[in-house]
Amino acid sequence: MKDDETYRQRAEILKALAHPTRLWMVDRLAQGEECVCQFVEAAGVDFSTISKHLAVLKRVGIVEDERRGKQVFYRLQAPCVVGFFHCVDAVLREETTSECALCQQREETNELA
Amino acid sequence: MKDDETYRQRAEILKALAHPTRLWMVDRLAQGEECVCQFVEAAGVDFSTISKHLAVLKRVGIVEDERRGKQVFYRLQAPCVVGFFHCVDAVLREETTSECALCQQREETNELA
DNA sequence: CCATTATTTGGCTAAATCGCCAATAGTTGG
DNA sequence: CCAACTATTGGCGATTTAGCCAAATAATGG
Repeated sequence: MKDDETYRQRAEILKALAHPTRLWMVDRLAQGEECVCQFVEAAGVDFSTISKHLAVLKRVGIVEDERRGKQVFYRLQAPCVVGFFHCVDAVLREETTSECALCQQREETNELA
Repeated sequence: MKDDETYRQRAEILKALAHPTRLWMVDRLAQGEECVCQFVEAAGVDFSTISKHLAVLKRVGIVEDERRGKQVFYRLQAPCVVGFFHCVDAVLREETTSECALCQQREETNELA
């Protein structure tokens, strides 16, 4: 089942998250919606760059957008992705079994996939 | 804090996971260690391809390897990453708030980053 | 040690990604 | 409708990634 469609789809979502700027944007959106121009100002990069990053996140369903007047506001459609970071950071700190909430949860349910 | 080192490191880990073959390998390793040749046989791709994918996972600390005789065995060093899949699948199914264990957990702790 | 098996590494080309610039499109206010 | 503001899209060069092949490295058994 190596070329299972499921793995391809999961990879799409992880790939969409796997960029520093996009992770930064997700982090900000965890505290509430924000419009494109706010990201541009805070990041100091080109408008088109931010817009494309947001399009990547939108394409896989992590964020959704809403136009209000001239501005387009983005918010998290899948806020659970923020929970990833706990586990990612656990990997970074090499706390790979004890302190990661995900690990604990997994051991409880013993559900592997 | 757009160019924060933390975001760069998190992105490295997610990027390492963001490939169908590597996700498939992590899934297999969740059930126990496996040697390179087992992956090669099951995946039907080149030995060097599998080896390089495993190197990517090893580089960021998701797996570790151990040579035993002629073979090199890999096992999960950060088994918590398997927990990601629950959440990724929740995004895929658009069950973005209610059924994702991560979301529930997050709402409980109210810890966002 | 020599042949065999198991794995990694280097090299190559094709494809994808990134970030900028320029051009285009949607919205609002005069 | 035109000018201004906000955002998206297209396109370009530079960098990265993927997967194959061939060559190099590691371990074992004659």
